Amino acid sequence: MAHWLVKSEPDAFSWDQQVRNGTEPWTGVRNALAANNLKAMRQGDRAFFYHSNIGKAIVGVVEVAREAYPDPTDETGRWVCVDMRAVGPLPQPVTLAAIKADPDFADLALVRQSRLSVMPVSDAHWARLCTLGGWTRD
DNA sequence: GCCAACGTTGGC
DNA sequence: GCCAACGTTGGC
Repeated sequence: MAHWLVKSEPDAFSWDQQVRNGTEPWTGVRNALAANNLKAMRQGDRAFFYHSNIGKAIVGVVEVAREAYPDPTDETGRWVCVDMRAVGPLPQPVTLAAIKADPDFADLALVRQSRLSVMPVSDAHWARLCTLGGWTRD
């Protein structure tokens, strides 16, 4: 099972909204690399939910509920979205500052490509971020 | 609010 | 097809 990290500005769509809605289309990705990552997601894959700009921390875990399909918010029909289901909040949010302070994460896409909104996370990074976040579930 | 990074657009 | 101009993202 692959792991991912997705970003959202809480002003636009927050973790609280994700939890309230349960399952929610992950729309609005308009970047080729990020879109390719969306297309590579498989049902059941887990992703970290990261708050950009405000918070700047990984705050929760979501799961791919539906694989890539045409993004209803895209009138050109060229872009895709997936459905994400809230799994649970991280007991201890992992801040960007903490990630940057840890040399193990130097090659994490979140650090290297700050503008990428959907990115893969290696199994090793996933496990370590789970530890830091106090995430003990599957 | 500023600015670096970087993707996109459009003139040539 | 190149590249300057411009817009957007997101950290600080």
